[in-house]
Amino acid sequence: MDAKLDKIEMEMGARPYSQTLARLREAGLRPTRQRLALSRLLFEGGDQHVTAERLHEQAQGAGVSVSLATVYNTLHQFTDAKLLREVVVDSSRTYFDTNVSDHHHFFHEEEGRLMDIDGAKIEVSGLPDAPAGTGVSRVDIVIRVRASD
Amino acid sequence: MDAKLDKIEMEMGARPYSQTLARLREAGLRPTRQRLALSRLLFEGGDQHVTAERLHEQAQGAGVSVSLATVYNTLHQFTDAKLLREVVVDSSRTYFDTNVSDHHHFFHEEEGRLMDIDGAKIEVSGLPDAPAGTGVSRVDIVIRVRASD
DNA sequence: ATAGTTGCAAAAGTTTTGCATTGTA
DNA sequence: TACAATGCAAAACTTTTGCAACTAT
Repeated sequence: MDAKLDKIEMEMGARPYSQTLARLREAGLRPTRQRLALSRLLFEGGDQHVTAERLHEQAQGAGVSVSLATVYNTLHQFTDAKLLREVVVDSSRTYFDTNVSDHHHFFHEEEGRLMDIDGAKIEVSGLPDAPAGTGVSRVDIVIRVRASD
Repeated sequence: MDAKLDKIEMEMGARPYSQTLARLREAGLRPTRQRLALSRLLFEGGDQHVTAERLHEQAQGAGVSVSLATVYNTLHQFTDAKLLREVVVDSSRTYFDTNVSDHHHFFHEEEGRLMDIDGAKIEVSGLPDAPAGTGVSRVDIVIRVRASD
């Protein structure tokens, strides 16, 4: 079974994958070929904001054969496992963020690009209490920007 | 042509529609039967957050025959005309808000319900400048809440 | 007439699901 | 062998578009 993982490593290229592997193991997700490939694309390239379609393209480009459905399923599994965070900024596309720490976003409406804003730097005052019987699960701030010419 | 509008009024019920009519006129939208009906459903019921599907159901319930596509088109026309504001909180559904003043939202994730928060009451500090070459078009704050039992 | 609008059927996207296949103990 | 997890084709959504029918001048 480690022989099998070595085989997967061979197929994926020479770079170390131990961190990627550990990440999946910790999340209780089997290190399948598809998950390893998507993990590496996601987590070895620094903070990223990807759509399912974009990640699917990246995978194809890297010579990994995965269906778009599997990309969706995998993104949701990673999100459930707290490896990713879903960012809701555009009603037509869902973005997934590899940065899962407390932060907010700039969203360039024309280009569809996201940029992180460190959560520690922002202070919000005057927020009313959550409605009776509910608790706050998260506060999301999105600063929508457009080209200014 | 006013006779025609009278006819539409008759069909829609006895309540006055002059405000609804004026609203459409000002926005440069012809007061068609469908638009009048949707306008009344939207703007005569106080602040509301509707999805296309919900508004479509309301229209059917009120005996007005409109296709879902027309509901979508109308919601977007109203949004372009600043009669409505699109609220992006859920990647699977688009909400439209009849409150177009400066404000933010509570979003009940489990029930899919939105509640307005007066924008004047909230103060955000520490926001970084918009990226070079861009200007802020809007700052959206969404407080996601869930049942706390 | 005719130039411009409107409303909807059909098309296009995006996302989810059902289940054959694969992997594990 | 049995049992569970995986990955994808097909289905189900939501949303947009193209164009026939309608409106106003």
